[in-house]
Amino acid sequence: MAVGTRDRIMDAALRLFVEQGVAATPVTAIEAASGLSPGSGSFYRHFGNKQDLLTAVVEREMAKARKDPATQVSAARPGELPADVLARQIRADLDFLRDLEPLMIVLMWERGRAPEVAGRVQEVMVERGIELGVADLLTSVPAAAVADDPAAAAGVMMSAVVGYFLNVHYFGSEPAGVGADRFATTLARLLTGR
Amino acid sequence: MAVGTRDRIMDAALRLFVEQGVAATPVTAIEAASGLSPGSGSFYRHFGNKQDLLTAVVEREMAKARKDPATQVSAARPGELPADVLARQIRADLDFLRDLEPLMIVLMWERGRAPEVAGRVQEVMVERGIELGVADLLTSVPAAAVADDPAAAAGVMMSAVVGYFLNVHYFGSEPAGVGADRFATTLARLLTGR
DNA sequence: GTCTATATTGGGATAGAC
DNA sequence: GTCTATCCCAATATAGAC
Repeated sequence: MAVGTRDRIMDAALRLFVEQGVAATPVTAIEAASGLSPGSGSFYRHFGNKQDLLTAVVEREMAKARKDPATQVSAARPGELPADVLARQIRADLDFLRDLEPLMIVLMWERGRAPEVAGRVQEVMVERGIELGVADLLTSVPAAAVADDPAAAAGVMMSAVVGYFLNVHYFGSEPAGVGADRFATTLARLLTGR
Repeated sequence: MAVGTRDRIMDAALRLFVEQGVAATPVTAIEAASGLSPGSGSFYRHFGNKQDLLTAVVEREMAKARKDPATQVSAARPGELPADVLARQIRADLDFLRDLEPLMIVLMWERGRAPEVAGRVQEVMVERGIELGVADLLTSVPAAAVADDPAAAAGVMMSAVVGYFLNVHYFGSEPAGVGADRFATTLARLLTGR
């Protein structure tokens, strides 16, 4: 990884973009963080401009996150409780979000100026949210509130997962000191009515 | 409202900051949007620099949100079900977040460069979350998952509310098409085990 | 493929007339 | 308190030597 200068530039740029935003990160700073001489145009031997770099970084990060086996949910074991299956699901979703974390932060910053790219990420998220979490939720859960309005329960679950993730990122600490495992277990129990 | 030039500058600046971020908003653009001549330094008759303006805007918006009676929860009516009280609580929290929406967006963008200001907003949020939502939750809810780990349940509730709000903001639509009332009702029912 | 050097633009900020 | 005019610097991007 990060063998060539092009990759080093992408690594350094993503880090800087996350820390201070794209607009506030000058090309000179990217050069310096990539081991190039700041102010030299050496950056431009690798990318046409900062926008091209952003596009390339987005492509690379999304490809990485989709391939990562750690964010795939393993199949339910026979006899496993619905609450436990759901808790594993939720932890996998949090892992998936953590994989995409730098990208999400950058795109939330840049959504106004790169709407088509933000749209693609949204598709990946929604696709995953719908296909995995919601499908499991609708089939295996007997709780009254879920049965009455499964779509709303799915919305609550997705909101809670995304909200937990963003709480941790933006405030730098877990909400009410609750770690990922406790969060996943409690949310799963609430959804399954146990 | 917005009688003097100073107020018009703050209104215009907040709008532009939300749309494109602080770093990407030149003072020239703020002048233009405030009815001043762009490029003239007239802005500097009212604020020392852009950072001073940001600070003033944050102060003003936080003072407004704290005073707004629409975001205060009315007392529980006698005989009202815990789930209904909690649902009203959740709707009030969403109103509170919507009141603070522009400020939150700007501060999430700027958190790296204005950490002390972001810290103050966090305090207000946490204070409100703890004092209102969590206190009610702990006292009035008999659900097993809540009784077993009240702090985790409170974390789930806060995460869900914040996540719902941010989903709506960033993706421009309600998660799974679920509106605020349905969301609040479902989350309250899940938490109260009804 | 990186360097030094530089042209050029855009935005931050000030001076002084009105 | 707003204007015109201007200074200054930071950032984008290019040219050409090595």
